[in-house]
Amino acid sequence: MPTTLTPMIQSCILHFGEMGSRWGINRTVGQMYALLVLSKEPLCADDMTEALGISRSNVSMGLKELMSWDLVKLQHRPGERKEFYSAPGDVWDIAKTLIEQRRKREIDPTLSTLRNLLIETPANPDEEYAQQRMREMHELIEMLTLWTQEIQRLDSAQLGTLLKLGNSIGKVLDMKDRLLGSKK
Amino acid sequence: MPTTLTPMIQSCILHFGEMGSRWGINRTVGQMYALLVLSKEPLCADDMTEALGISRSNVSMGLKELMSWDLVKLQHRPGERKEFYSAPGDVWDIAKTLIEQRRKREIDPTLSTLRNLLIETPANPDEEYAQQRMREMHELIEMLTLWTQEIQRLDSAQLGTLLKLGNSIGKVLDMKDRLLGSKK
DNA sequence: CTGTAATTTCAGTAATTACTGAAATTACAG
DNA sequence: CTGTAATTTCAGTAATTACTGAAATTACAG
Repeated sequence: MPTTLTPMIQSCILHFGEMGSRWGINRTVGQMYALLVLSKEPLCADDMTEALGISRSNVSMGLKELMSWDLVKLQHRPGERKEFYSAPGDVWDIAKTLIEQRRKREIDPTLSTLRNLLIETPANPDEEYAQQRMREMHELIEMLTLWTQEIQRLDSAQLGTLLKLGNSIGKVLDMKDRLLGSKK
Repeated sequence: MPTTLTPMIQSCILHFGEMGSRWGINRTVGQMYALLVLSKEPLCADDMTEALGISRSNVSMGLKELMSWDLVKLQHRPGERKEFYSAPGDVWDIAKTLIEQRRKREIDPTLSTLRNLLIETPANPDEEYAQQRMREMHELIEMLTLWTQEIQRLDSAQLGTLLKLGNSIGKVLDMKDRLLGSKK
């Protein structure tokens, strides 16, 4: 945990800060997380304050947010009040958590909203058409979600095997197509 | 294109506006797109101004943004200056465009940033560790991207077949595992 | 239980982003 | 080519979000 970050680490942190701000996450939270991911040792709030040049209270709020996303682990050291934070050691675990949390916060409410609107009886042709669109969206989202859930089941070792396999995923899909040939 | 939207359509538009604002998209752009998706007929800018109760200039900027994402089609009517806009008729096309665009805007720059940082020679153990993390991230992101690209190749009919198939995707993955048995 | 080192909260402010209305530009019917 | 109906641009302002520093709270070493 260097007082001043090296340019290399700095650039990476800045990039993820920038990226974070394009998502719902604000810049400093993105930076904080990048910092944690890139650090071998757990960091305390003051380390982050110093490394990123932001206020202590901002770090506290950011940490709270990261905790609510379940993206950081909290560690205590015996005989010290201070709390230390770290990111999971496996990037695939991080990604799985991110996917999972976004599903909970964005996909699930959307599906539920759509379902509620689909129950209603259309009052006119416009509503009928709109409902049809909603039905298609609902179906698609549900399917894609299901898909990612399957992938999330894999552990990083299995994922690694698939990676080595390269893009023959296409072949597997083809194979599946052949299995379902009759349908086509 | 009703002057006043029905409650059902209204709720859906509001929901997607809200969701949009959690992503990079601002609320009104999200609403505009929901409105377009739910309308059978193409709409002109004034229709949207009226339906959403926002200023004409705001609609113009939103439309510009949606065009830059390649999410809307522009239509002219013979003998009229006015321009009409519509969303693709197939929700899977919409999703594919979204995925594609996000990849271009977020994933590709991230991969390139990571690659650049990975070229550098680590100056100390901290950098060495950080680079290792970056390498893992790069690998993971690249793989997931590849995966989604494979899926994007499918047309909506093929996707439909998979949908009917339910979650036996797991089975296919298992099957693949067996095919690669030796690796394990 | 007490003192203190740490964290959290929160009101105030800074920074950013969204939106509007007026002016400028564009596109085309005639 | 001209007039006008449309779109776009843009400076100004409103609304939102991010951040800070001081005060309050919490947790624990002693």
